[in-house]
Amino acid sequence: MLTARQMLILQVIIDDFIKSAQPVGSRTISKKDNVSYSPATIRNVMADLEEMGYIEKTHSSSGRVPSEKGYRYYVDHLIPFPTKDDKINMIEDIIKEGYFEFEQIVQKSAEILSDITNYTSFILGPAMFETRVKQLQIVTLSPTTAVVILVTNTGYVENRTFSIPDKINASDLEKVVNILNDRLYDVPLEKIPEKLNSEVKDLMKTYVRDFREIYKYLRAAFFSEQPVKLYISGKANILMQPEFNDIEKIRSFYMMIENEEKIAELLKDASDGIKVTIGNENKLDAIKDFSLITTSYQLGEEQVGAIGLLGPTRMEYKKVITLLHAVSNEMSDMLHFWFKNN
Amino acid sequence: MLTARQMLILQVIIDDFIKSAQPVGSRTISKKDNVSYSPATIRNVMADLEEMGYIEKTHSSSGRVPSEKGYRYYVDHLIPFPTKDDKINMIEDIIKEGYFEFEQIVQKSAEILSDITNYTSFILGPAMFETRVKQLQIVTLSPTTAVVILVTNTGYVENRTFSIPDKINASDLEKVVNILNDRLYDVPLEKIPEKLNSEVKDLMKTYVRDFREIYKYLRAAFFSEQPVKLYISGKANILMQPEFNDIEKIRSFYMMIENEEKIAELLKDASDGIKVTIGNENKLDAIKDFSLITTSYQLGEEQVGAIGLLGPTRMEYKKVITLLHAVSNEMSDMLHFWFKNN
DNA sequence: AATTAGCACTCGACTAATTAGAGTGCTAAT
DNA sequence: ATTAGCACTCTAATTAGTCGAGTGCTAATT
Repeated sequence: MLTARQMLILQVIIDDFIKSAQPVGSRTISKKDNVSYSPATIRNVMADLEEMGYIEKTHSSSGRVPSEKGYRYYVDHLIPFPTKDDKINMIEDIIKEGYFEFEQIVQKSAEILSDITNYTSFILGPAMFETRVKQLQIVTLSPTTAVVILVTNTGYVENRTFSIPDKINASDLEKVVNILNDRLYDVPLEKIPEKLNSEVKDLMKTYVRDFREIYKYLRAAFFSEQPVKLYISGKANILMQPEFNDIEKIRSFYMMIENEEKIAELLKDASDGIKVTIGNENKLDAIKDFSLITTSYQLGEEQVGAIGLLGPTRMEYKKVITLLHAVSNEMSDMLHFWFKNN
Repeated sequence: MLTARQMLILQVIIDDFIKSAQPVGSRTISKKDNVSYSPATIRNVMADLEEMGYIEKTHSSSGRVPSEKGYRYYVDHLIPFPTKDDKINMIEDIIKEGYFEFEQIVQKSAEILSDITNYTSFILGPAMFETRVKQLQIVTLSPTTAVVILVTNTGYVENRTFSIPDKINASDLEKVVNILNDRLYDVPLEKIPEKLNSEVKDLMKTYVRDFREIYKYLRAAFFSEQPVKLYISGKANILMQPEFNDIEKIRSFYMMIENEEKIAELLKDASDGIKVTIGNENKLDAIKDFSLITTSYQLGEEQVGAIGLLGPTRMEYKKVITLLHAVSNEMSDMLHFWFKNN
């Protein structure tokens, strides 16, 4: 347990270091308005804090730098918990600008987040667990190509172009569409492969000549694409941080960013409320020098997506946490509003 | 005019520098198999080349480095012109992997280009001057929302979610769809706004109650999105180049890359055949340290898109030019094949 | 006349050596 | 319990010194 004085000093150190990225010395701390101790006293406190592992020296006669344990304490005890109804009306503003579609709104949100914070932002989803097939259609483009279009109740449109197998003719295609619409209507997206494999396959066997080819394409179309999208913004922001003065770090950062699956995985761990993972707390090696702050947004009770901000461990936690909290609320509200009539 | 010997030496210098990124000295050159002069002779030739501006010294006693004029000469006179029918079957391979859609093929092509070359690749388009509306559809998702889907003869599917205005009912929507399909079928994409403004507007006025609202949404849907897309790949490759050891350079590079419009503009200057712009020949300040190689691809006689590769001025021109030439041909062929049945 | 060997010279890259300054820990005074 | 004072430590910046790759020029060689 830390004394009030230790907490104060720790807070001042971290606040200062977040701003300056420079080791903080006793004199600097002593000069702050809310600190009324001499450098010597502060040095004693700092020695204690160091012994407990909250701060570190970069070398034997340097000022102190927060350790990961220090940041953890800071995040857990030294910053105010975001209040329920913080709003920044970000999404409202986006909609006012004339963006009505999920995809665009999410994209814009990511951009704004990264602009405000100067970190890299991720938004995952929304993954619609409630997503069901609304309509299926095949539009032929030419004698040899066609596109199959799937519309869900959430307004998500998936499409895939394919070559029409030689032995299939227009009436066959029509039959296929009819079978699909009949059997897949209102089926949740994740159940499609299963349905395809059982009922649909059997029906096609009965009614469509040479069903194998077309069945193969359908499978490919519905299996391959994973409908949850990841939006990344502010990839270049990290370059502004003074700790990124090392080419090797930059390289590994960009390598990591290009690997969208890994990032999606990180975000899938997000849960209701703000979650802060600092440095080595991160599972992924490539971001062990970073802090990741995530939260989720819901539709009703169900979590459907996640938001994340990645920055240096020396992150503006206070600002970012408040912000993410607000945005998460706004995303949830938007979704709720969107679906309230369904 | 350069003598044969000067050309040889210049070529050797550039070839070596492209590989090593290090200033080339007379001894190094002298050791090459195809060079049979002593270092002293080569030094004389180099002095001449320097006087003529083809090579430079980094300091008074360093080896030589190609100047932009040197690269220009190299590109114009010292590398073989790509032969007509170079093929690498890149796109064929992509299609064999099961990608049939334009968008995917183009995306993949960009990825492969950047993988092979280790530079950053851009592909613009295809801008379908020949793109026509194949089918339009409105699917209602709920009493208050619907999605409008547009399919083109190229397999491009565009969709937009919108809220249904209060006063519009299902039968109105049906009428709208009918009018749209009737009037817009086979209309080139770029003519849609015009058509909407004239015929469609009038018809809607006549047949649909309260057409204004819905007309507004339609306009927004079809105006907003610009259908020419830019695909970028290999953004991190540039970090592998030894000349990018300077954070400032990296920063300005990434700033530039994020500005897609500027890049699209650069690519729009591409023309039939390979075009190489070296260093300061580039209009855009941010890439005055780079070389950009562009080419276009056609559908019939018409240029519909462009391909570009951005790398250091010390680029593997020979390899890249051959490659781009081949890919451009393949893209054109693919488009041609695609449309021959339409 | 063209080529090459020889040599003095230049300059960057690297390695010590030196110094200044910020910051510490400890002791003794308040 | 707090603080002033001071010796000590370590980095960052500067300077000096050395090495070697490479040049330009001159004179010898082919």
